Amino acid sequence: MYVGYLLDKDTNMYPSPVRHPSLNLNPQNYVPGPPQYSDFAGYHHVPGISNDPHHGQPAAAWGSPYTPAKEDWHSYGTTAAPSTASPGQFGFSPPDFNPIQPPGSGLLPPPISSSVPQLSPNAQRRTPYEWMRRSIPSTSSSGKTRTKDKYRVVYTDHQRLELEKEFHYSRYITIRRKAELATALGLTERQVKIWFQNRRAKERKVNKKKMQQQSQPTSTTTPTPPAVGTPGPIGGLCSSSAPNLVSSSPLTIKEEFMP
DNA sequence: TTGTGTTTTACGACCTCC
DNA sequence: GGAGGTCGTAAAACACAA
Repeated sequence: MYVGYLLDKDTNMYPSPVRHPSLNLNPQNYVPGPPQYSDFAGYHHVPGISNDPHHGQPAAAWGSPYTPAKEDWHSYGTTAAPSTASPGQFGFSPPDFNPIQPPGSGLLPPPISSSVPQLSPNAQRRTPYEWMRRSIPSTSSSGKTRTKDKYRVVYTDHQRLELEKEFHYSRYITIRRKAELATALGLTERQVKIWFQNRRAKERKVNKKKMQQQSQPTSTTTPTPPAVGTPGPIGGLCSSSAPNLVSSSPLTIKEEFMP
């Protein structure tokens, strides 16, 4: 859900001038994959985004509290996940994905013309998250705050794509990954941190909603919510596991990245 | 258009851990 | 004390119905 919409949106999806070469989102990494996840079909945590040894390994290998089990993806698609897929194996395969910039121009701003929305045919379809359809990139990714001339900025699709990918990989970003992402996306580490905080809050909110719906007497054929205590789907992921994560995960990450 | 509701950034208060 | 967590909230950005 969070990525798929972006991927089939338009060919100039990522006009961000801050495209970092290390993100490694070149076409070679977008191998065609089965369209099981209409909304997050192409998630592929790109190992090349950093040298982080944790990336490129199955999340479980480093004890991520949010091991991206296949079940996690149920809410993002219509069918089960590819049973053999690991995070590093998910195809990142937007059919119309095109790298905006040729290799070597990662930090160069795109030509003016690239800001012209070039939506794919699917770009007009309704999605649960309308921000998915935004084609107007933020005026900057310089992190304006309410103390500046503008209250807040709107992150580019690319920035959100990468953040969502990282979030799907792990709900809690490590210090190193935060720095890397901030650099790669042209955000401040503070912005990345706050984005993750807000993202977790959003997830809790969605979970809470689901739980409330679950507790209500079922009237009609309601979709079965994720079982309590299971690593639910993204967006519904933190249901009852959230408290555990809150208490344990940050510590784990800290310790892990402290030499 | 405009009014309204929702989502997305950003912050402050407070808490926990080291 | 600093860093990072949640929680609550403000306000911009956005979608959509009237």
